[in-house]
Amino acid sequence: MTVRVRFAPSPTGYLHIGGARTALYNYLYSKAIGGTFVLRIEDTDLERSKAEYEKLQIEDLQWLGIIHDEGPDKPGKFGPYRQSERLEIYAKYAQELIDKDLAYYDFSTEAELEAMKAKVTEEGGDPRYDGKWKDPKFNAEAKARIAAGEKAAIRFRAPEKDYTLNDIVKGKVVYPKDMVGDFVIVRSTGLPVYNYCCVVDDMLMEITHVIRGEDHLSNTVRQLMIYEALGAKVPEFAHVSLLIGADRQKLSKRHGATSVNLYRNENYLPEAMCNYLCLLGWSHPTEKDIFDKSELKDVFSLERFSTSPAMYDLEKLKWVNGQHIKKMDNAHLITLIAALPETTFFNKQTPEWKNAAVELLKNGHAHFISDFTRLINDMILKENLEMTDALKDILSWDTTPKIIEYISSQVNAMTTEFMTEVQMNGWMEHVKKEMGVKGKPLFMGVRATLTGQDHGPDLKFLIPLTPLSVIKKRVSQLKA
RNA sequence: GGUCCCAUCGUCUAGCCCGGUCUAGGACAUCGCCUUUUCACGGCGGUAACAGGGGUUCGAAUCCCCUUGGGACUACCA
Repeated sequence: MTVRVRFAPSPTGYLHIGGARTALYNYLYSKAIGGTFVLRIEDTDLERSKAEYEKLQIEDLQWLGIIHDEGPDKPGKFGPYRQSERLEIYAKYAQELIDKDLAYYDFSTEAELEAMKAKVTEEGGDPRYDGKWKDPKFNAEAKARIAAGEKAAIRFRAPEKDYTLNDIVKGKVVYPKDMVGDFVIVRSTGLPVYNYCCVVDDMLMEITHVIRGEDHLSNTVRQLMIYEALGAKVPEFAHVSLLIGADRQKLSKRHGATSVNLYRNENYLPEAMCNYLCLLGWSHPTEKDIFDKSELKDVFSLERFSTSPAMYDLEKLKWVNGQHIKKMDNAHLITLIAALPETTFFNKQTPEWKNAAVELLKNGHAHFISDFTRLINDMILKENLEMTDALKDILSWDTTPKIIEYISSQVNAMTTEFMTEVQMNGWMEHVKKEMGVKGKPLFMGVRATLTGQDHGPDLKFLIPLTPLSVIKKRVSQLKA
């Protein structure tokens, strides 16, 4: 039996971080076990679903490298893969359920339902359907009214018995009888509802493993009932714990940057995103924390999910992204940087310059691709100095004016575009030997003179990357 | 309210299923030291957790129960 998994987003917005994680787990599992990964679009909520979001979500999944084998854009033999295009199928099975008296028509109006709910709640019961149409004696009347063209919702007759789920991550979950009342599977508009289409589709698409968020755990009982009514085989379920924000509540828009799109726009590395997301609720058997999806083929399993929710933490994502930058080869890095905005200076430089700059900055300085341009602008191209307290402090040392005087004359005598590492070292030697300055006053004095800052990468590598014209302007400002 | 789920350092987690090797390991963050004739990078080290209470057992982070706390669900949303 081939394993078939699916990711079934609703196109009601951008791809969410939590959705991306779920999709990733499905993808990884399908790859690890040699199965098929299906993308299904759950767009039965016509009001909120938008075709453009479907497109954007697929783009984001692709960006992350979470590639599906079947989906609306990759037809397979289980299509269509968009629920809005499967309406006849749902209608057919709904009719079957009605014929078997496992479901019934409900003509209640919204106001009636509202009143009933209020009444039941007041009496201390659960707000569940307990109305007139539940009684089988109205079946005939209902059929007649439907035949006459009247609209009605279709409600599923919830069996009054316990259900048990053996969830791969949660273990045995028992749903006591009376947990849910009869629920709607088809709206009066004729559109089917999530808990119902989900089951019909998973059955027809021969899904073997449902890996999804824990927020679906309570709903699963409804789905178990429908599987049973349909006489379908129940797939394996793996309910992964939720992603939460700093307030320990389910991660949502109000927690800030929660759509994948934002990270994509900010040039986060997709492999780093996947790496980090994967670790939120799953652990590598050897506790390895930096890896690519391809390395997971042999080790990814459903047994290593943790059961408690995981907090989404930007700090660690930043670190993971930095680690991926560090291990990425320079050529690739250069391509990524070249695609960034405001890189005219960078793109004009020689291959040697680019390589040296990337090599210098990728180790420890850059956590994000955008850091490269930021660092280049701040450390290499910035002409106008900011008189920070740290800089003022260094300028107040009595050795500093001598250093500025010396370097100023050296710099102004030069006519090349860049200076070399050898020249840089020569100046250091001179200041140290001839002027008798060493240690902190030496390094900080020279750094401040040349860069106007009190920190940064190794001078002997940084300065040969800085245009001499920029250095001249900085030095003249200090001299003045 | 009801039902279900969850509970190890601030955070992500290993260990839990198959009790002893756990004076609880790793990672992020944080702090300190070393190195770098400077800051950073790097290296080394520190602070920091089994929610509480009962049981079972010679022995419990690991098994059971209760309490507390948190979360999810409870729609003609998904």
